[in-house]
Amino acid sequence: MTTRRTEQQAAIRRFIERVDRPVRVDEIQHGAGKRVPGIGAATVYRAVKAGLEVGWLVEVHLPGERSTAYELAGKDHHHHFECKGCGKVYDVEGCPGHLSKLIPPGFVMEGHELVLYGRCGVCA
Amino acid sequence: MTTRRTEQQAAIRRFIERVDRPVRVDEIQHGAGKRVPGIGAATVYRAVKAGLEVGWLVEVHLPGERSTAYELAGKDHHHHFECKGCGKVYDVEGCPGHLSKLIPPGFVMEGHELVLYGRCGVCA
DNA sequence: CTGCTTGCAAAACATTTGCAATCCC
DNA sequence: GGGATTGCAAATGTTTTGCAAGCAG
Repeated sequence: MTTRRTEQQAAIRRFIERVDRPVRVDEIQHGAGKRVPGIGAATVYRAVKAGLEVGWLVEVHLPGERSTAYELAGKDHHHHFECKGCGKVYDVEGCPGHLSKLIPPGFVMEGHELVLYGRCGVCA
Repeated sequence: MTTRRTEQQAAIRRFIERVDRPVRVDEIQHGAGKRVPGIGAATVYRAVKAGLEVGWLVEVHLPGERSTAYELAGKDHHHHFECKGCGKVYDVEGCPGHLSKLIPPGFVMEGHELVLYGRCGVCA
């Protein structure tokens, strides 16, 4: 069940580690493809799926985006800011906190996801 | 450009107004189909698209969900709670607020989306 | 060698669009 | 009647899976 050390897997992981922001599968395929030309989409999908299971990747869902993005797991708790101008997604530190007071009695909160959107410094 | 008053449109709108929670296209098709059997998926997609443009519907994106959900627009500002047990999505009132302090200087915040998740009263 | 990995092609889904028949006004 | 609306089927776009060939261990 151990993942083998292939150049495809290395290129995929390396790319995701370097960009350090949420990326979609086709971005990964392009980015990793610069080192390993001809890398298949299926390979990226499989690598991402494995990464989620092993736990070095987490999913990021962005409003208005049809496809899921992924980024490195294990970072400090943070959220995301999506620029409506250029489409890039930035990590934002900090968290409003005290969210469990929003839910009805009897409910149990296990986590939350927050996406801010607007214009980044360049597009504003 | 005015939308005509057909029984399909009425059934779709009626269903969405009654459930009063985010629903996906296939749910709408089933729900509206009880009143207008044989209603096509394309009709629902077209109705939803028109609803977004006219502004009586808003999109809701849920983490882990493949397809987009929709709910009535014009409600008070609120967020969502997704139960990991039964999969239902509930509206939650209130909002943490003061979120613009989280973003970097120079950025302009236009809005935000927050999804809480955990277990509802029944599944806890 | 053994069997996990890969790329390709086909399959499985979600959503959109073309089109002829139908319904609203 | 004229044009918007509908259901079906075909077209898109995305993610998954089957499979034979290729590599890692």
